[in-house]
Amino acid sequence: MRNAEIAAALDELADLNELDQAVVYRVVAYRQAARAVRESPAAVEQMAAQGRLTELRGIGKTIAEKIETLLETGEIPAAVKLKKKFPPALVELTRLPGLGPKTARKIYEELGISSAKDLRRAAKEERLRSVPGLGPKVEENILAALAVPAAKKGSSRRLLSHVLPIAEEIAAALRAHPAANEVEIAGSVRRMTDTCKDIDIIATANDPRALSEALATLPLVQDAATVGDAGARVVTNNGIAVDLRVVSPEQFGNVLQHLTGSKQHNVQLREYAVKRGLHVSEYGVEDDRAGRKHTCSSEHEVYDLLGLDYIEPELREGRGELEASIAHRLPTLIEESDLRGDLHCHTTASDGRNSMEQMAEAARKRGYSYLAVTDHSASFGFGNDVQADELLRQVERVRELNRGFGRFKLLAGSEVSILPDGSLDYPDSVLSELDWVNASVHSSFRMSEKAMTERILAAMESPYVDAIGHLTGRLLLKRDPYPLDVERVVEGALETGTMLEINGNPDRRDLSDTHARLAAAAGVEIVINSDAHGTDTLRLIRFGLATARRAWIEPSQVANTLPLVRLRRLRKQSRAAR
DNA sequence: GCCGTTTTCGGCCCGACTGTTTTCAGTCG
Repeated sequence: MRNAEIAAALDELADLNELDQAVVYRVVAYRQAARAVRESPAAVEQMAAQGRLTELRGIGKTIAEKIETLLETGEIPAAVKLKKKFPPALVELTRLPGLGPKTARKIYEELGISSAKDLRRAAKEERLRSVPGLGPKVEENILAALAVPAAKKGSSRRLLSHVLPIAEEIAAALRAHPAANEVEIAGSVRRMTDTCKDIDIIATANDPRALSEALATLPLVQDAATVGDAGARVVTNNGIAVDLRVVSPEQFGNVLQHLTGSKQHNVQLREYAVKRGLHVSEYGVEDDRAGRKHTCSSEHEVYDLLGLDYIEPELREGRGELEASIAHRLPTLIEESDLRGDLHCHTTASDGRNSMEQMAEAARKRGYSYLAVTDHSASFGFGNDVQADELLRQVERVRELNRGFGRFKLLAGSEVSILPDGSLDYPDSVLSELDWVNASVHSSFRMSEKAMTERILAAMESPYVDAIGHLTGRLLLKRDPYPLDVERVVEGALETGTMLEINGNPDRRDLSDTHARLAAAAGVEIVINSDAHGTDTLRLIRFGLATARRAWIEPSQVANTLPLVRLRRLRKQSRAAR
């Protein structure tokens, strides 16, 4: 059973308990356990088999037993029992916006309604208002919620790469406005999550209303819902909601911290503060003993007041950053300037848009000292493959070009496909001629977890494979990762000296942040690559860097922060020769 | 139901908004 399924079962158990009016802390505990399972980089089923479930924060003895029973029998007895008490559709109703468990239960008990169909009819017939505490407005809201088409409810999330440039454009425009003082992006965009729902911007201004109006009149803004002294709420032409909050300079730090989140981080921060007699909110930090509220003009002050080291936004996910901050053990996160090269890109030889020469020139302009050209291998397909003889000619061409370059070097490489049986798409005689080999899965995704894991482990056994590209094959918002035992792959990478790539293509970001953290912490060499298909997409490396930072990764854990000579020494081929 | 630099028992984040209330419960972020 996959982590997502176990997490869903725990969330359902939480919903059922909420309907049953269990103490809220039990419900919260199930939800937290669900989250811990969902975010676990390791396969929870395996952890259960090893009796390691309680290592996950939020899972104690009782929930561990429930998960074990779930894995053995396919069910959690407590959930089975509650499902007899409440019809399954009732749980669905609590997911309607504005309709929580308390209201749903009341409606069920008073009117016997447990389905969306019955609920709609009752609302239309104005029967809901007979339930104590409900009135005509509730009927109206329920009808509105039921009218939202299913397609609109689910994934209103978008890729960071779609949202970030718009957020930055807006922030730049606001900064340039004479009414503006400080302007910062907040929310998930600032934390550089894989996907985002909307854009939050916090500002201080000498004329708040003028700044709000400036946002409302930007060309990329379509609708301005509200515009006032406290800020503005608008929607861009491509449908992204933007929330501007204009606050007083004294509170800028508090509000920025609050609205950067994540929710989980803030909850943990506040719980920690309470133990020290402090109460954190977006308005300030209240001190029980002194009986006064401190406001903070900067985020650093907020963390300072709590006695914490400053926590970078990318780390604020409630994944141990608070404990690390308390212990002064936060990582020094990698930055763009730490990278000396890019080890994954394509040219017109496969499916890229620019020549090798153009890619080299663009890489040089970025300040890199090396770039590996890694076109697709012989059987990639779509006519975009590079046959062995062509690849060997490319190697020669690289050697020629390098004579003309100064310090900068092109590396002759390949993104060689890992075939279903774990073999590689070129013979060793060809691979051994290359300066850099990425091996990636591009076909037969629908294998069992065991087979896929063995396939990749086999590829790592090759002395010519330097790194595995986009390990799990996921495409954000489009395609789930194929089943894979990532912990086993990490072990294999360590055993064979194979590096693992964080692919910066914003549709992939694969390794994910949690997998990358697992791998790097285990000691696997990480490479961060753009997978650029043109000179204009080398910059997508920033999304790979964002994932690396969210994975707590320091420069020393990343192979392409090294000068070329040292990178070469890390390759299996040169290690074997030593 | 979890968890421990005040605790193995007694705590468990903070505030806004809404709709129904006449002082607040439910829901949301």
